[in-house]
Amino acid sequence: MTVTLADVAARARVSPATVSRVLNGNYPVATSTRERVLRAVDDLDYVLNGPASSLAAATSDLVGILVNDIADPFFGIMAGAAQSEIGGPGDGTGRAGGEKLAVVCNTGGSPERELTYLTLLQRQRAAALVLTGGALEDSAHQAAMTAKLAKLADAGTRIVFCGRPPLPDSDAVVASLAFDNRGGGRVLTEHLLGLGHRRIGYVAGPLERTTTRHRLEGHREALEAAGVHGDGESLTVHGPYDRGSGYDATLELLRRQPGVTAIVAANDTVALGACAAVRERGLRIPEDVSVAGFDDLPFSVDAGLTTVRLPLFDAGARAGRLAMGKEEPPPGGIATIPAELTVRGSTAAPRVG
Amino acid sequence: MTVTLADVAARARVSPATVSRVLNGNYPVATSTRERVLRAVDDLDYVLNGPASSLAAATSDLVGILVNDIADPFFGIMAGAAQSEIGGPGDGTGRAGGEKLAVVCNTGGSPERELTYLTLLQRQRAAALVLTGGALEDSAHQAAMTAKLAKLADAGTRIVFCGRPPLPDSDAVVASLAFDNRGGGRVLTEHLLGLGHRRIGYVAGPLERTTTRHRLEGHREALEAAGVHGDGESLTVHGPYDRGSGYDATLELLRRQPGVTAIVAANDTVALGACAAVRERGLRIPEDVSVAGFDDLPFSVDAGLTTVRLPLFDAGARAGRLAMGKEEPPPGGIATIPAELTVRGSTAAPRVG
DNA sequence: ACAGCCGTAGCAAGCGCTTTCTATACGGTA
DNA sequence: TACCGTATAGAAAGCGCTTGCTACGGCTGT
Repeated sequence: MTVTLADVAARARVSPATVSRVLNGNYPVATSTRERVLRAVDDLDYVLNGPASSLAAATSDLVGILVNDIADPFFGIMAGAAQSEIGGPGDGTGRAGGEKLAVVCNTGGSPERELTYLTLLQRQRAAALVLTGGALEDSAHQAAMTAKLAKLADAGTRIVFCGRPPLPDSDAVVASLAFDNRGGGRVLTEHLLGLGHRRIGYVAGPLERTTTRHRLEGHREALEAAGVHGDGESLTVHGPYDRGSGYDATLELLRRQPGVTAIVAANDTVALGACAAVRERGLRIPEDVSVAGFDDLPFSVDAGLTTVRLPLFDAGARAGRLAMGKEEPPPGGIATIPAELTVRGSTAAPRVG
Repeated sequence: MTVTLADVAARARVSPATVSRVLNGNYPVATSTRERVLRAVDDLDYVLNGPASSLAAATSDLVGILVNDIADPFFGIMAGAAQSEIGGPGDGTGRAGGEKLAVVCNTGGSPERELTYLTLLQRQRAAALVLTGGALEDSAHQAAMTAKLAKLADAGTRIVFCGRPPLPDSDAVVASLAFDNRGGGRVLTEHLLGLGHRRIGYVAGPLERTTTRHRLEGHREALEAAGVHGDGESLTVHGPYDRGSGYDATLELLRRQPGVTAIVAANDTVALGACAAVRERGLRIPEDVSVAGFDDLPFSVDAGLTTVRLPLFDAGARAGRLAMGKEEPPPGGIATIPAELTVRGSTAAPRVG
């Protein structure tokens, strides 16, 4: 059978309580005793029983990281950064103490999955929780989330948002790090306007996401400030945050309005699809059509994509530290993370005429 | 305080045992009783205490997925596919039964982290485990892994390898899905040779990884079969699996051997860096230099990269099913997953002269 | 010299659930 | 009517750990 605390205690000739204390390091134990215990642990290859420990201590060392799409580097980068701060393996502290198990859960963008994962993590009595990605603008779901998060917070789970707008009327969330999607959207379109573009197509993300809305609002703000009025909605197409969507939407845009001189995509992945569509129509980038993205994922530099840089790694790492209580939350628990215009070769002045 | 099983039992006027049985659905309970219990559960917003349950039942609903780099879509795609099969949220089965918590752990390619995560998962009494990515060719680490995995298997954890060569002399692993990296490497180089290339640079991955070695061996096999002998090692440069490495190594290769007409990269990400370096040297792709990658990640189609396609999603999904026991392991527990040459615009015949 | 402390270690009571074994009720059969 | 099998529910014994409290020996202070 598996080795238990009692076995270790017997071998070290101490009581189980003492072994527990040595392992947790939260109670004075004489050095000689400690060494004896540690030797026994090694000899027997003892591994603590997590469930038993969590049950007795009413806490667990599980930390959840929720992401919309684990195959998307946008989330992968944040999750990886958060996970590295949360520690667990490789946090340098060695065996004792804060060995958290940072786990990432993939919601696939589905609200139900998000809630179910929350329940699962609640069931595991997770010590902390990092939620990444924009929120869904659906009041029923929002309410459900608020209630769920309140319960988790009640049970002692530290909750941090990363790249997600703060939850209104809730003190369950320790800190919210929100990207300045609106500001980023604005400067990007201002850049295009500055180059002389007037007919700008927009390939937006899914309708009901805050990220989508904020980026789009920034775009529209810039247009209005410049006195440019698009043909209502006809220059905007919505779709999921993936390459295929960028491709399809761009083809559609080009069909509707052959005169567009620039295409702004909801994010870099979508922009890649847009580039493909533009090229397939025999148009050159940026001579005939400028294309811009958002996020500045690693591959964007290779695509020469003009985009808006989001400090994903730093934000993820900070979220991780906040979740672990290693860093003070920003005033009011809310921080807005600036987005920075990054100009590359995919945008240029439109052809005259 | 939090709601416990006993509270639910009291409200439903049954014993705790009955509530447990309703929740687990593994024992006959009269319909009327069941309904009463479920109503009480709803009324009280009861959430099972995972640790307590795992302790008593000596099993847990945690399933671990280990990846080298969560920010790399190569792993993200596999992990996402596995996670979707493992279920947890959204597996359609509703609340009862197999609600597993599939969690992905990021080792960052570090052997120590890999082992520590294994211990952490062992501590949690994980129900299953999927290990992705190539193995490290270090006998000490291999031995440690074998021992650890044996212990996990002993404790009832189902272990599956995905994109990882089988562990010799071990029956701890239920199934190993290995990519045909050697075959893929071979056909890729054969493609280049067929186009007429003779001076082919190779930007390899880290030395001590099986994936690196197998791909490189395939490459060398093709060269030898064609009677092409490179200048020993001078056309091969090793580096990590990232873009920067591809960039640096390619610059180095171009310096060493200005006559190279083609560059094969360890994977698509590295290839992207290679492309950047080639272009920066004022050379065109594929006119002056052909570039090829490996994996066929989603962005590769946009980069027009000739590469070797690996069915990452399918492999991940299959690994997930195997971990859940939803699918029979292949004969001998080992399956080799074919790699398919995918020709795009980044390779062409070398210029004559 | 004695009371009071400090530093350690052990005792034992749970933590909230699962599960074996036992009890009861009911219906059919002899 | 007596008996037994079947279906359903409860009692209670843990699962392996943590931790409040107690115990005990050696020191210090008066």
